[in-house]
Amino acid sequence: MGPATLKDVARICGVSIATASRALNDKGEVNPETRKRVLAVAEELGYVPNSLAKGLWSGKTKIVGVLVTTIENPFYANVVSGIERVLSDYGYNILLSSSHEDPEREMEAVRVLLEQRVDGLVLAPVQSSPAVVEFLNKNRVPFVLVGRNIPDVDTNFVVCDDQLIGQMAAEHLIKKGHRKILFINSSGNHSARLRLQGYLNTMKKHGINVEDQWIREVRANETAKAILFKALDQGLEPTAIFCFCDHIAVEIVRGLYERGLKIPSDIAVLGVDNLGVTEITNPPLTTIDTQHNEMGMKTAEILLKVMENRSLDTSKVVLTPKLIERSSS
Amino acid sequence: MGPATLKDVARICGVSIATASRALNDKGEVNPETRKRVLAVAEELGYVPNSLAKGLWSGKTKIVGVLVTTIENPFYANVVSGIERVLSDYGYNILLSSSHEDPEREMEAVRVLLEQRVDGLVLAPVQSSPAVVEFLNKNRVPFVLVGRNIPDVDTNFVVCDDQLIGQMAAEHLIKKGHRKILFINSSGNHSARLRLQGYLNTMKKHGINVEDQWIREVRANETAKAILFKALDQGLEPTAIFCFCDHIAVEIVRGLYERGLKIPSDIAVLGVDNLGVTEITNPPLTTIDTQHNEMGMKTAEILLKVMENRSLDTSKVVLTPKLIERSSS
DNA sequence: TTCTCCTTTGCAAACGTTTCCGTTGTATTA
DNA sequence: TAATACAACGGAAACGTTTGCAAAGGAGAA
Repeated sequence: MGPATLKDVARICGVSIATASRALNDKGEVNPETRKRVLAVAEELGYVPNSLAKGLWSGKTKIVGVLVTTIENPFYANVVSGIERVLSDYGYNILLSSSHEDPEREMEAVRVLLEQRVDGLVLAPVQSSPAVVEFLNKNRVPFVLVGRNIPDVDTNFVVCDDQLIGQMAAEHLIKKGHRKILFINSSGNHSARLRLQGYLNTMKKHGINVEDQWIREVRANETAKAILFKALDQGLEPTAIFCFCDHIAVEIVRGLYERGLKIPSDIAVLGVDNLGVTEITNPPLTTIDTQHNEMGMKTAEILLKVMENRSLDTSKVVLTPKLIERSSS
Repeated sequence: MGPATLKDVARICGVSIATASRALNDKGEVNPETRKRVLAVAEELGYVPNSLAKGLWSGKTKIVGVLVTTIENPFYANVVSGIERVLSDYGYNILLSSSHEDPEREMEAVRVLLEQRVDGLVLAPVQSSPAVVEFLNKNRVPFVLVGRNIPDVDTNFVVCDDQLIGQMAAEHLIKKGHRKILFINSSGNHSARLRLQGYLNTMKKHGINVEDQWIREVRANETAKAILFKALDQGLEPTAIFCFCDHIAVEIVRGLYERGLKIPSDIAVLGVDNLGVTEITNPPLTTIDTQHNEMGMKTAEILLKVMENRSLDTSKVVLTPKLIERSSS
């Protein structure tokens, strides 16, 4: 015998289910005396309304799915926290899922979230294939992309200006006198592509030719450190390393220590995100802030608007990154 | 008109709902031909089964609630990640909630999770009041406490040996020659109490008297840095600071920088948890590893056992902490 | 032919809500 | 007294599934 139901409450009170429901929800006409009695019995029985039944009836679950690559990445942890802060004020719950940078797991996760009939979805898409987005559009689920965008698709998204990040990184390192820069990029997502593009454009503008071997990509199931070592072992001697994100930068810093290289005297390191950790690394890490706090909250706000208004015009928010200069460069 | 339902599939196939259901779930006898037709139509319609209806019928939602203080704390992010890794293999989803160290929000969150009819619950309890645990027991929800325990209550939990942590911290710092040690503890949870107890016992065993002013507690809505400053401004001159967790230690390190104090020459810092960041802080942080990776996974395993077997004996897992000596002490 | 058995299918109840609509009972007004 | 109005409540359908039970139909055996 499971938890108490509305029927139990009604039976004990000697009223109908309908009346009990009205009493508990304070809707419709119901005698104050009866209402008090129903509330008392519900309390005594430890009655907890069943959201499944409510959701089946109303078509609303008050749940939003949040699908990121992994919550272990503090960037996403912060984004999720921002989302949660805003959504919980509106009575929404968060169903968390991870893609681990794997398109198949992503698609499967989305399917499962739809089975749970989430009211909306926040997605940090794995790759720029529009398949997932099409799927979501077809199923008419309100959703917002966060952190990463998908090119040539008209959707809601909140991102940081990736091209500008690449540009800022190049300009900063060039200004510091670097020419032999190793770019350890992510792979398979549009952000990575845009940052690379902004980076290469700016390098070219300054007359610096970048050969392919100076651009490396971290794929799923690879560690950034392994990639660094491979590059060094191939004879590359960079004076600076531009990392796709702080998460990677931190790994690179460890790797450089292991190889006995000093930062920034032997080699400079530049990250992206401005995670809390970068302030206290050794040395404190120069990085480009991607406004992840604001990103999560903005995302939630847009999702709320879409879920409630079903507004038809898409919201595209591009936050402006900010260089935080510390001593690693 | 919402998403396609089983009725739609059945109607188009010209079969009954029952048959369609059996075909899709591969249960019961159904003609291979019919089955193929049903699958085809379902695919074409983009049919997504409704978990709400399924859950209402079966009493199982395949959702577990996870309630931590905040996902921004990398300790919990790692624990949640471990939980997710194990549970997702068994088809469970995670409904994430945050208490922000507030007992009322915690109770409210638990109530909401029960409304969603989670199959089980993982809880990092805010304070040692047994109210929440009693509530959960009364509602017969399978649950496991993680990271923190509640004294004198017979429940499943996975924690690290807190008293031993306090003891190890004291012994380590004493061995390094410290006598004037500031302990910046957490407050309101049993872990904090146990660590303090282990710490004080060990100090006493070494003949060191610890006055009250050398023990400080970080309460909700207070920053560790503010507490540090207050202590210093009151004239305390510690040679070492023992922090409840790395999260706090990191803040303390920042605070010490601001005050121009050098680590470890002026003052030593000791944290707890062994978060990834501690390896690359300046200086790398000495810390006590609380096995958070294993903690999450172990928690999930126990919860699975409780949810499926309804085993009656409680599992109490106490992981052994491990001192990681780096250069901050 | 008739009986039995087996495969395939459909009907309907059940899960726990919410709300529309109709019914009852009482008080107010003409 | 009779008509009306309104407050309070109950019945029942609906949301989308799953499954026990029974019925239909055909094949094989006596």
